[in-house]
Amino acid sequence: MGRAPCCDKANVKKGPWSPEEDSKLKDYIDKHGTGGNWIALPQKAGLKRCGKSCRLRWLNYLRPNIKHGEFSDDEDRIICSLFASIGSRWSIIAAQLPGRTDNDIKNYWNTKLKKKLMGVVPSSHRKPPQPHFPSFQTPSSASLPYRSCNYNTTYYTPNRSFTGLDQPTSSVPSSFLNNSTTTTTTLFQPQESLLGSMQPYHPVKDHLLIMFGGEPSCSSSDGSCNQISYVKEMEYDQHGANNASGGVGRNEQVPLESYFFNNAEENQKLILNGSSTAAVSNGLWGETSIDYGVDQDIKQFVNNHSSSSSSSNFLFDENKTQGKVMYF
DNA sequence: AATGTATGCAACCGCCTCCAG
DNA sequence: GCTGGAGGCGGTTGCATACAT
Repeated sequence: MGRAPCCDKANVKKGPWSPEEDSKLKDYIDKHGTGGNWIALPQKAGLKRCGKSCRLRWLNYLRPNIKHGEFSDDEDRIICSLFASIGSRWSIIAAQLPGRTDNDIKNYWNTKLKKKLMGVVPSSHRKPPQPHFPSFQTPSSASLPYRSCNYNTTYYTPNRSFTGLDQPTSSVPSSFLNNSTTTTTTLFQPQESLLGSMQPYHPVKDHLLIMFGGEPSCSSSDGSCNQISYVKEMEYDQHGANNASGGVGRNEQVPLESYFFNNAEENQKLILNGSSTAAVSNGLWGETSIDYGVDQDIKQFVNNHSSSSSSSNFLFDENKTQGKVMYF
């Protein structure tokens, strides 16, 4: 039994929105709000559109404070870092980028950032995973031909290694913490151990918990951002993280792996539990992927570190029930 | 100038989750 | 506990434009 359509598709206009439609929708919402019922809204607003279409139009285009145009370097970094951490949870990523919508970010990733990353991964990388990723190299040693994700600032501590044993300090990109316009720096909690932490997940109760969300910086397409909340105890010492960064200046190249040094989360995502299999097979890091593109490279990168993992302190809600990401 | 190809973006589709009844 | 409607989300498509030949 299929479910009933959300609207009468025969009497619903599709395709690009006209200025008149935009105006109608905006005027109506300005006066009455969404009323909490998108399905009924188009009729009330005098629009021959599906409620979902109205919602999308409003959230992605008409909503106030929507930012269009070029993504900044900071935004690039945030997107890349979050993608490495949580995958294609665009709404969550959008929540960290004020004014950006999940659709925007998704498009930006698919059309630009992904290609940048592919550019940064030379063909020589497209081979079976190396048994060992080198420690982060100084920028001068990075011979990558492409400055992926606008590596204007560092995401790593020069002395960092993937063992995660040599640096007690944060793996939080210091520049991100310093430069990001978001107010959610606690998002990136120190995850030093994550870099090497690959172990079947088991609950850790006596560690701090953090969940994304609840920030006014929300820009997810639903505009609600109520999926996320923060645990205050995990107050992050930005200054400490900053100092720990060791200072790789802007405009210096950083290897791909450094960009994704937070990727242990994804790593864990793959092994947390049985349901993670779905995530693996859903195409994001598909094992059978023919396209040895950046996803595969990222995946390889993740896999490369699985063997040296020692502990897990990141829990991802793979069921996508609340878009929650939890650190332990 | 005409045609083909690549790119970017808005919008749609369909599945999933939530929640009220 | 079950059911169905609505909202939310990620993947995909289609079109307009830019660029190359």
